[in-house]
Amino acid sequence: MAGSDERLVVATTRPETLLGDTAVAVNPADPRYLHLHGKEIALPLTDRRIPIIADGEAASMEFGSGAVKITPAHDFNDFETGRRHNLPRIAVLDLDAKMNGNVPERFRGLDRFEARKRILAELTELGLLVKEEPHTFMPARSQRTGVIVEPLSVGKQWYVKMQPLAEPAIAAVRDGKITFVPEGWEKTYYHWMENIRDWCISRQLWWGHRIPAWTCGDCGTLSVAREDLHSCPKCGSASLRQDEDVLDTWFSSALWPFSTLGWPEQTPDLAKFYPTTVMETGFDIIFFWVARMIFMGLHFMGEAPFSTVFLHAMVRDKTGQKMSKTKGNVIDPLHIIDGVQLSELSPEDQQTYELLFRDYPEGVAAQGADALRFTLATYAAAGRDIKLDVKRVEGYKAFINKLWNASRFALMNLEGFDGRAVDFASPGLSAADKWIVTRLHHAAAKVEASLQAFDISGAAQAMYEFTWHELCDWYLELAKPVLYGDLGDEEARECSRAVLCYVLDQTCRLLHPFVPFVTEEVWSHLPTQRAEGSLLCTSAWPVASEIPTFEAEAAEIALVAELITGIRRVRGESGVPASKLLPKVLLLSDSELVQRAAKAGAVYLRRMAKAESVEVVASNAERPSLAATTVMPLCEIVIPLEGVIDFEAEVIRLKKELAGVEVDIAFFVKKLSNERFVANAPAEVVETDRAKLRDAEGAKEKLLEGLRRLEGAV
RNA sequence: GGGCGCAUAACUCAGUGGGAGAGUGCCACCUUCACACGGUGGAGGUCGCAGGUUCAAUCCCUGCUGCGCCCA
Repeated sequence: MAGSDERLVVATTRPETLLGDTAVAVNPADPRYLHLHGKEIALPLTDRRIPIIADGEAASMEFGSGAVKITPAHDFNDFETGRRHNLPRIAVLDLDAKMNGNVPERFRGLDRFEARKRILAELTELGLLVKEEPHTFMPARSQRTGVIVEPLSVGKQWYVKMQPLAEPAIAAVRDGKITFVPEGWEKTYYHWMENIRDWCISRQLWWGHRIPAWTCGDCGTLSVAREDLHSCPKCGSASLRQDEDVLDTWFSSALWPFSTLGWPEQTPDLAKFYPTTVMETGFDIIFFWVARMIFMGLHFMGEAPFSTVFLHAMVRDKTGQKMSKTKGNVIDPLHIIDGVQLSELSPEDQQTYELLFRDYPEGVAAQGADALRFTLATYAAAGRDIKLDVKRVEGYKAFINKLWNASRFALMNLEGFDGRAVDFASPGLSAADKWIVTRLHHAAAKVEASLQAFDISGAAQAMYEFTWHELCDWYLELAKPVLYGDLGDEEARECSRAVLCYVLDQTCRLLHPFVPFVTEEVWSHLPTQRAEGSLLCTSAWPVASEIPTFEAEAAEIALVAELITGIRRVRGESGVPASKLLPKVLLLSDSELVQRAAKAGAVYLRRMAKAESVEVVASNAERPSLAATTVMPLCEIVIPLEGVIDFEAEVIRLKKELAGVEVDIAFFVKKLSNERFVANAPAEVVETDRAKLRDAEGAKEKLLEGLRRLEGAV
């Protein structure tokens, strides 16, 4: 202390900045230092005296000694503290990070780290060093060189005053003129806009749009102008020097929505394309770009540049870091598309690729552009992080392959087809034809609704489901008997060919945004009637409402599919060889739909369930004693054993099915015996559960009956 | 230090206030004339932990734990 022997202890990680200290701060509530407020202290190694200030933000009572040195010229927090207390800023470092002329002679010109050693040595000599201890902290480092960055006052910088610009920009989102998808990002936007600081637009780069400010070499006047200045507006001198700084990249980027359209000229493009509708980008640049486009657009155009901000998910590296060219952790999409051997990669890239390729010690096979694109489309709904997994790309590669092979099959069967449009009123259309068209309608509707809601993933998944599990798994199989001439006449065959062509055409269109290459190729071979040289990518997008539905026939085929699956399950679990033909299958049911389905589906059941004949009998009809049984919602499937089914396996299977039904019964009994549930839940929920309980109980009876007969017969 | 988000099947991820889903992987069978990058059938989750709201919670609320991102 000046004029006494009392000493004040402070801690620092940068001793060399001591020479630029202009105060020591203590917490105003700290009882240890109450008596020092406003006093001065001698700064060691200099002849300066600096004040002791009370500042609750700068000094924490719990941290260190409770006293902290303040270096406003070389620390961001200290800079603020200095402003609060009107402290002088003494810069002690020059642009080479060497000690400058503001420090005692003997330190001048020393590198900052050399100065640090010398200062510690001198403090030790003077007996002023209390102790040294390790302390972990994260100094700012240059992204490119890794050098520790020192905060410096480098001179004049230009700022944009943000408050007047931010307010309308906040209002535009608050009032719903701009919507964020997903909505949650609005919070991020508000948080930044509401705590906005003035925007430093000066950048010390070698290229860019130079700040339009000129200093007069004669009178020293600083002038800012729209047009380049050639003489000083004040004294007329031609000795002008333009500011060397250039504008922040984001400054020009913020003007992009209108500057690209000819602004400030009132061009036809500007009139037509400003504002636009959707801005799609990554959530990492909400501040940098999106927010700035919004306030610039509002300011210069008087209107927000877009109405929706769609923020997509982002692929990260294995440590969760954003990929960037500077960091060198970017995964090259071509390495997934064309494949890559691990040995081709540098050690650094092998690190980056570790997560991506963890299941591939050697490298990855070519996945194809369509597979990668489809994967990214399905990966995450929106706005989340993606840890890309090649296993998943492989899954979608199989899908592309499936689509390709299904298309080959279709094209083979469309040879000689005249390309006529489907006549949806034709009596030649089969139930299966009508079913797939109906399913196509629903798929298209799902795609439509998903894309409307910016649910890219939902749209892609809907098409995956339709293409593989409806078109390939069922329709192509159902169409075979007709295409091969085993079912129906020539007219029916032509109808099915028209439907096949139509459905594949529509499927290609709907998949095209996600699978551009393969669909374009397939589509080019489709025998549809169209203009010479037309491309799928410029063809009309399907409209769901223009695809007709046939719900009655669709229900029939849906039931046929359920019956086939039911019979297959029994076969599979009862050890019936896949090649074995079941002589007869009984369907016990009083449902008229079952009657129709059995009739329409006889050929399908034979072909796809390997059931020679299918007969519908009354639900209470006499059953063969040796039979396998399974219970479906509308009917009971009974398969006479007669040496075709493994008896013991069937008993085990029946017991398993029974156990499942009993779990169901217990669940609903418990739920329905809760009076408060019955009293408070919506009536339709209660009724649905009652119906489910009745069904389960009915199924249990039938299964028990089957089991009794089976066991009684032996 | 401030803010935001995520925890669901072995892995990567969807999803909803009313009995848990997909892909991959796994098991069994099938080389059937589009496809073995295939077909058929199957197994596998107390939806991070602890409270609360509700007739009912994986879903809503609070706390905790773990992980991540952004800003300073």
